Amino acid sequence: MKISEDKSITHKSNYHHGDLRQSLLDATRLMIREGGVEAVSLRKLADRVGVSRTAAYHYFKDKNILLCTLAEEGFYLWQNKIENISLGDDYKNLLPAARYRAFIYWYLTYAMENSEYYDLMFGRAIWKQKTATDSLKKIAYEVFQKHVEMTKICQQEGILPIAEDSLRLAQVSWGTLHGLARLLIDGIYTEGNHLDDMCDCAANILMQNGKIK
Amino acid sequence: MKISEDKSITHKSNYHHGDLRQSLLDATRLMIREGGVEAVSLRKLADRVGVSRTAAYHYFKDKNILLCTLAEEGFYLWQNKIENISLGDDYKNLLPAARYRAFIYWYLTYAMENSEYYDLMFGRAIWKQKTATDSLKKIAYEVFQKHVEMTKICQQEGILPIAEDSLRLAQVSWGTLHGLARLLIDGIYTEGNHLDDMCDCAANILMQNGKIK
DNA sequence: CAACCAATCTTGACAGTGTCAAATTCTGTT
DNA sequence: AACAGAATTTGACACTGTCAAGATTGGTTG
Repeated sequence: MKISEDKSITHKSNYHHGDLRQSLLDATRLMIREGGVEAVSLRKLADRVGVSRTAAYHYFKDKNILLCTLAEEGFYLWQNKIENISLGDDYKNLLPAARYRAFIYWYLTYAMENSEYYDLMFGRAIWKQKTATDSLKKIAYEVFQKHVEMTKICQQEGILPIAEDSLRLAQVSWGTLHGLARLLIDGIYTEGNHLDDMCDCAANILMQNGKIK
Repeated sequence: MKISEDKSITHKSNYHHGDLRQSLLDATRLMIREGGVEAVSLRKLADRVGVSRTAAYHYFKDKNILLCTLAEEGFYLWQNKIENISLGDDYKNLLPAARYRAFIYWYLTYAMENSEYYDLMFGRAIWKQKTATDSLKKIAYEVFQKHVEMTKICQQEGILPIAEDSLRLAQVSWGTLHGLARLLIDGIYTEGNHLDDMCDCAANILMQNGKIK
């Protein structure tokens, strides 16, 4: 009795929330940040946004679709980041090698500062099986293509070995970035780490210690 | 009525299962392989082993403990693998560079062939938060220490750059392996891949194309 | 042999979870 | 003012992890 009365009172004003869709996405991000992807519960999510259990189903067919949508957001954010960075004069005026090092730095920084996105973008849960949305696959593919192009340019600039196949080189370099990101995010074997030193080391290795020209 | 009768009949003979503990671990492995870590359900697990819902709780305090135990198994298996490999004459007689390449090959092969272990060993679910068992942390740490030692030796042998800090170099090289393993397991950006070529490329990059001596 | 003990396993129960179908409530248009 | 359709809620179901209490067993003792 009392409970149902309370609820109706509470919800009456929320019947049209305004921007529930985005609110749900934002709240999900928060939940992931607090307790990891596994801690996301549609019901707690609804509670947090001040809406009833199944309200989210009007905007997202599935829990999975919700997470895929969020992952997409993550890819777009990253896409914007690298676009902004590469347009900046600070970045443009750097020598190729320094630019490559900066890219590594931004990649790892993005992964750490937006770990809730990063986990969705490359967490197994979404990629394995056929759970990934088509639009998610598309943007992810685009982002990787950009990385391949960048790799090619670096090869032509002489900071990456020209002998290697571009695609494979892109896979290896991206693998390195991804592996380091995971190490940093999960805190495995990385106690007392200095991000800068790790970037230096990774850049040195990938660029062959600058011994190629 | 019928149901409860059936159940009592079914279970009566299973009251002492024999090696329930290991059966549970094995069945869990299978479930992970089939549907990923997320598809592991203690109840389905119990069904599969032919035992009642909560039987597992006698051997594992938690679902989490079960998964941690399995992850440990994975580390021990890997430890054995590298021990066997490094004792073999085939391996011993290789030149340092070829040995390093072989190590990469075995790492990626292990990850792909035992992806259910690998996901547990380095999947976020276990490492994030304080869910990891002490014994799991211990064996994981040991395994990484071994990698650091190997890195040092490689530096002394001249196939890895001596100028870099060993720990950081170990992090980067391990990051590369881990990143590639994830790419291969999840099938991201790796359609039509030849494992051998990827190993070659990774080895070339990490070893500076053999230009150091 | 009987009786007991401790290990092993089961049943019952509860709070959470994702999701569907059917109501309910609201907003804008005619 | 009435209605259409969008937005949200309630009810319901099957499934999950886990706890507490009970049932079953094999091995050990008297």
